[in-house]
Amino acid sequence: MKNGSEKALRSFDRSLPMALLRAREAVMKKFLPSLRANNLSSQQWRVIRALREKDGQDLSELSARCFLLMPSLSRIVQNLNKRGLISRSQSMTDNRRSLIYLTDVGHDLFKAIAPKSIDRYDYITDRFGYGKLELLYELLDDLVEKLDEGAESNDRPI
Amino acid sequence: MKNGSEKALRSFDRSLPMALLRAREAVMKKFLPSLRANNLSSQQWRVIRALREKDGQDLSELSARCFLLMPSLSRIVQNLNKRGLISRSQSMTDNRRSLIYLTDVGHDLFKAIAPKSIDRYDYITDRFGYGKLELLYELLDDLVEKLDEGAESNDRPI
DNA sequence: GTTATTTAAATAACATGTTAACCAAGATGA
DNA sequence: TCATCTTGGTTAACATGTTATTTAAATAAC
Repeated sequence: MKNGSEKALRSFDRSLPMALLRAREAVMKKFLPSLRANNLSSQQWRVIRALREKDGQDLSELSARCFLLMPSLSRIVQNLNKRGLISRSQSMTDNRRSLIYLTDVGHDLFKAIAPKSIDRYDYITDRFGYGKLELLYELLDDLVEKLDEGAESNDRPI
Repeated sequence: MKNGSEKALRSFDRSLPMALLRAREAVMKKFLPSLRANNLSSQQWRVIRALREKDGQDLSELSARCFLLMPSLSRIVQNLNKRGLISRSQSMTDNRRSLIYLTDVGHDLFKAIAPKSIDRYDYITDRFGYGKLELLYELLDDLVEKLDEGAESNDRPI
């Protein structure tokens, strides 16, 4: 039992951000080769998955769903477009927006990779345990909720 | 109760990597402004913290501790060196290695920022709860351990 | 209806992530 | 000793993260 009037920093390689980073790394590790084999980054894969779930999203929508900032997403979309995996068309109600669609090639690529992703989940569930995995999800969601809710009224400069 | 002979992918914005990413984002959010106010990135801060705990590490050591790949670390060290926050000197037993030290300026910067980092932990502990935070740490460590241990004998090409 | 404000998206500029190629200093082996 | 291999670190090249700036279209204010 450490009780601290001294208040030192937790050893930094055991800090929460590092723990989350390492966990993410470990989770991705087995899956990344499948992506690289198809010349996809994890971010590009996120965009494709998002479009699979809902075709014809605009960039702002994709940005929120994929947790990518607009400048990154803008480049990613240009890249995927050039490669023929997605197509874009102007919104008819708002000329600023462009809507993104998964092409047939994009769909095929998704179908080729998705099984590997499912395998990864099975593997993780198997090694880690279903119950603990669900508990982890809950804790992570709860953490985000608590922190966000506490920050709501903070960053508003009048 | 979802029982699946169909095996679909978990909605991607609820995937484990995304959950971990979002959690990390939420955790860092309150702290990043303190870093930016001192013109530090989170990675640069990691290096400084690592050196505070053990001065005179070589790059390989720092790379492992800070979870940074060598190319990134190489640039970061050059940057911090140019800014006078760290210094480097040749190892006397191995001319390939350079040892990194925190300068006085670097120490001062650490002392200026560290309290903010401690505040952040207090804040998180307060909002989320001490018990849940410890549980989360345990789960994350356990997850990494289970996945790494399962991958040990895998990526060895003879 | 014209100006001012907001918004969607792109671009700029610089730091980092990532893989591959490179270089020089140590270690190995004949 | 010499050639070879390994290792610590750098550089190259390209994708992404991140903040600030910019453009054009939409909306609001008047």
